[in-house]
Amino acid sequence: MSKGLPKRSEDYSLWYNELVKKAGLAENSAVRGCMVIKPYGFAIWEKMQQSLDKMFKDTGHENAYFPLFVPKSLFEAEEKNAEGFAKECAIVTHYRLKNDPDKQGKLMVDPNAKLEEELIVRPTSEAVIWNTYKNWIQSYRDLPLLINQWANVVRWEMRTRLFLRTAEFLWQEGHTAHATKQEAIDETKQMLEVYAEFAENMMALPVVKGVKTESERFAGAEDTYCIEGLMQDGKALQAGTSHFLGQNFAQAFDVKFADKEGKLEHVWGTSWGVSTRLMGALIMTHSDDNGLVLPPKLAPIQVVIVPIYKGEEGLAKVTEKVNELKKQLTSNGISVKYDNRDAFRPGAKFAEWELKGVPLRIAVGERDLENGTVEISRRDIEDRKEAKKIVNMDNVLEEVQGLLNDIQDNLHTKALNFRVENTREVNSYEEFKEVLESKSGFISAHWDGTAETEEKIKQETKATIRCIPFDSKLEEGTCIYSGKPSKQRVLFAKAY
RNA sequence: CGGGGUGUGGCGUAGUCCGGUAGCGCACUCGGCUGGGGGUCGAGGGGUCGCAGGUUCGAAUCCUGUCACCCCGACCA
Repeated sequence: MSKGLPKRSEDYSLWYNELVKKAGLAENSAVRGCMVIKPYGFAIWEKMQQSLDKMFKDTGHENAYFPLFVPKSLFEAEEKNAEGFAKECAIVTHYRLKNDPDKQGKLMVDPNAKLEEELIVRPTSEAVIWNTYKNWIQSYRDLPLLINQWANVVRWEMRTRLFLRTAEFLWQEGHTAHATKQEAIDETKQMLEVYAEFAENMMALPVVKGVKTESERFAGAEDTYCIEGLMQDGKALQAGTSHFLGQNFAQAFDVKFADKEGKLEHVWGTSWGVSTRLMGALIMTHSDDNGLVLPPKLAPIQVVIVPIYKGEEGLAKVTEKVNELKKQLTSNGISVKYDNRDAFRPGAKFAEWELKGVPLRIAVGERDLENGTVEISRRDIEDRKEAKKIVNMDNVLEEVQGLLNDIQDNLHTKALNFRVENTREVNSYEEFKEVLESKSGFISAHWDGTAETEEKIKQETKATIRCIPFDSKLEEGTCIYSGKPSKQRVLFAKAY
C-alpha cells in the first residue's frame, strides 16, 4: 500500500482516480474502456442492489432477464431510440474464428462466418424487451406489466472514467407497460421517488428531482425525470433517470391490448435505470483527503477492530475480549472485521481502513483491558483527534449503534449543506458566467424554454440544464441569455 | 477522429539526447527486535525494457511499423 492520496483541492479528478484504485474498488482492465470491479467495490454495489431490488419488489416489480444482443432490425424499430444510441454501439458481425494461415499460432476472423444480420450489443434493452412484450400482452388483464432486469450494457464511449463512464457498465433497467397514460406517468414518478429515497436514505446523497429538457431527454421518451446530485468539486451528476415512453415503443413494436370494451389500443410504457455510476456519486459525495468515506448503510464493513498488543500472549489476551465484542455486534446485525494481521502495525492498519472508508474503527489494547475501555474512531470526521473517543467496554454496542446512525445522518447533512451553499440564483448572464467560473455548483436561473438558447449557453460555458426541478416555483422572469420572458427557474451546472 | 504525452519487476520511476548487456523507492519472502497513527535491522526472490521488424560485433537507447494507455478537444448515463 503506497502512502498518500492527491489532495482534492489540488487535482480533484486525480484524487478520484487514485482513490478508486487505492481503496480497492476498481481498476482499469486489459479491455479498452472497461473496468474490473474488485471485491470491495463489488460488495458496495451488491449492497446497493439488495436495497434497490427490495424497493422494486415492494412496488410490485419482478425480475427477468433479456438477451445481451439485439438484432439490428429490432434495434432500429423505434427510430429515435436507435438514432440516439447509434453512434455508440458495439456490433457483432461474425460468429467464428479460425487459424491465421499467415501467422503461426494466431487467430483471425473467419470471413466465411459472417452473420446474416448483425447483432447490436445492447446499449439499453427497450428493443428486445418491447419485442417480447408484444407476445406477453393481449388483454388489459395482462397489465400492468412490471419487469426489472439487472444486466450489463455497452456504450462505446470515447473517453472513460472508472465508474462514472465506462464502455461496459452494470445497471438495472425497469420496463413497464400500462393500460393508461396516467398510470404510466404515475409509474415513472413513483420510480423516480424510489431512486430519490434510495439516494437520500441509503447513500446519504441529497438529490434534486426534476424533468429533463427536450435535448437532454432519453432517446425515444416523451419525458425524462431525473435525480441530480452535486459533487464536491461543484459538478453535477445524474444519479438516476425514469422515462415516460408514451406509446412510442408500443407503436414501434405493435404492442396492443384489448380493453374492457374489446377495443384494441397501444399500451403506455416506462423505463427507468440506475447504474454503477452510483458508485462514482457515492465516492465523490462523501470522501475526503484521507480516502473513502462510506455511509454505514452501504459499507461492507461497518466496524473494524484493530488489536494493539505486544507479543503473542498480548494478542491472545486482546483477541479473547475482541471475540466477545465482535459476537455481540455481529448478532445485532452489524458487520465487523477483526484485523488481527500480525504483519502490520496499528498505524498502518488505521490508515488502510481509513482509505477504505470503514465508518467505525475500534482499537482494543492491553491498556484497555485493564481500564475496561475501548477507543472508537468515526470516519466521517476528518480531524483524527476529534474523531476519537474512549468508551466503556460495556457500552460498546449502544455506542456503535448510535454512532452508525449518527454518521449516516451527518454525511447526509454535510452533503445537503454543501449543496445548499453551492446552489445560487443568478439573474444575468454576466453573473451566470462569473459564478460558473469562480464557484461552480448549481445555478438557478431563468430560461426561455428554447433548445437554441440552451445549446448556446452550453457551447459558451459548458454548463447544461440539469433539470427543471419539480419544486421550482412559478415566477415571472426573463431569460438570462435571450431576455425573453420565462415562467420559472431551471437548474444549470457543469456535469459529469 | 484531431493535438500533446507515456509505455522499463506488482506499483512508481532513473537510464534514452551521446548504443556496451538494467538501477532506485515502495510492495513481496524469510528471520530478529518492535507494537496506542503509515516501525526498524539483516538476508533474499522477481524484469523477453509495450509488440514486430530493421541497422550494428553489440539496442531499453538509433530507424520503420504497430498496439495500448493518459491528458486536451469534438460525443455521452
